[in-house]
Amino acid sequence: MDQANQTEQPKANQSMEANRSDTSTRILDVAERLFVEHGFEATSLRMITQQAGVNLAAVNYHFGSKDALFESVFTRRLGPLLAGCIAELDAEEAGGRALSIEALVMTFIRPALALSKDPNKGGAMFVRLLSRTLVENHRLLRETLSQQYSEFVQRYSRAFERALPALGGEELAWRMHFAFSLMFNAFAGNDVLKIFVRSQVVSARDPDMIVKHLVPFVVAGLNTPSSS
Amino acid sequence: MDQANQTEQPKANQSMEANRSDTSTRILDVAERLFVEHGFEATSLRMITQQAGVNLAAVNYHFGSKDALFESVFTRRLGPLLAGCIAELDAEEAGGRALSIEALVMTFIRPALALSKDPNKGGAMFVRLLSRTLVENHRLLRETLSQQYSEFVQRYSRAFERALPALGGEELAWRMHFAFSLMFNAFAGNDVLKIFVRSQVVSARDPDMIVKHLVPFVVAGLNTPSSS
DNA sequence: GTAAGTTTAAAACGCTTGTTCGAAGGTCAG
DNA sequence: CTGACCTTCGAACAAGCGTTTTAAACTTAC
Repeated sequence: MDQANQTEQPKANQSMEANRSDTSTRILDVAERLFVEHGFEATSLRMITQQAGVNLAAVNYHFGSKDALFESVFTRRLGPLLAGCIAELDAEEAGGRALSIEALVMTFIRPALALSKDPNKGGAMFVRLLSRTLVENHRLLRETLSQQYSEFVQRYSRAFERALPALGGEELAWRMHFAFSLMFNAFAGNDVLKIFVRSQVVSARDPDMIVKHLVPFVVAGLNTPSSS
Repeated sequence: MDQANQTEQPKANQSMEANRSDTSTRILDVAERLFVEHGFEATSLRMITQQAGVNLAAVNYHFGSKDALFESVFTRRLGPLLAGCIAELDAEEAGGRALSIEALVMTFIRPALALSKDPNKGGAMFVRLLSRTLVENHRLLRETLSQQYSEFVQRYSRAFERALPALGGEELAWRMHFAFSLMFNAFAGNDVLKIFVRSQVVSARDPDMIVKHLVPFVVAGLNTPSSS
């Protein structure tokens, strides 16, 4: 009745990104891109299946529903991303000493950067989808995924406490809020100003350039003396 | 055939925010809120007209189409907001000397803050709508409004150049990008972390609290030495 | 070979969508 | 009152939506 595939990831670059790789993966890849470009509601199953070169009924056969497909698009990448961040934290904290703010920021930057440089562009698409879904405050993120990935926030909350012991809990929460908000939006390529004037930031989609300018800004914001 | 109303703004607080004020305004107010809560595509005209207490056909009669309604929701508030920012810039630059970074940031913060404190909550709704639409990269913002409000970006680009003369053009563009991205998201209340753990930032919706913590962070990021 | 699991095809389901239409009501000038 | 104009109303429109169902073809393993 259902799929249970853990197949390899073959290179697919055919005309309509169809043909190669199995049906489920093709659906996931196309859905990931279309959800970013048009949003969840404005993306129809017929658009997805048509561009993926599969039958309309395939989505409901493999995933059950459009909502479940959306959740599958997320779980495919979010788990590994957050696990990568926690692994970075583990490695940096191995010595037992407190991390510098820059080192702490980099434990998030590195996995996010790796995802953004995914040669199949699927990773970069996902970062944009994540940012978009966060802003849209989707029920999927509030309900299903919030419990699943609370370890991520707990680990970073503790690490920030140790890295910035001079700050109170409330001030720290605000700064984490600002820092992650900025990093998510930067990797998603949400250029607020380019909408008003064209190509304000050249090569804004080069992930290495993002990091080069983003990290000093975030670190400076986090390190500034307490305002209270 | 069409409306041409420039009426006053009566206080409306009836059971379903209907009854008082004219039909167009009621539609705009409800649409503003529903577009924020559910997004453009997921908000149907029937939801809007029902909550506004008007007939379904009223939207197409007064605004022409759903797209035109969305544009009207925007133009009602965006123009005054950006004009307010430019007026602040004019006032601060009156002396002829270069502005401090903090003063420059405050020329944007003050009008945005005033909008967020709109007693009818419509202004706060609009800031969230603006942020959401920026992330969604809506065609309306790319096409219609981008030409209309280019003065805003030009004025701020020049002001930032004068306030941070040590920075190159590219680096400056990045910092403006980060600063505005952060400020837009902060006023929109897009708390990235609250989705993972509940109530991470208490009273996150108090505009004064946002400013108190946001301004030092942004100013520090903008003021940090060049990374190149 | 048989059998099970996948995929395609085509059609239809009930439902919601944005939009349109003509008639009815309201207001105000003449 | 009459006539003109603006506004509202209920009903309907075609189109698209997610989903389900039928059946036939294909692949793969035993």
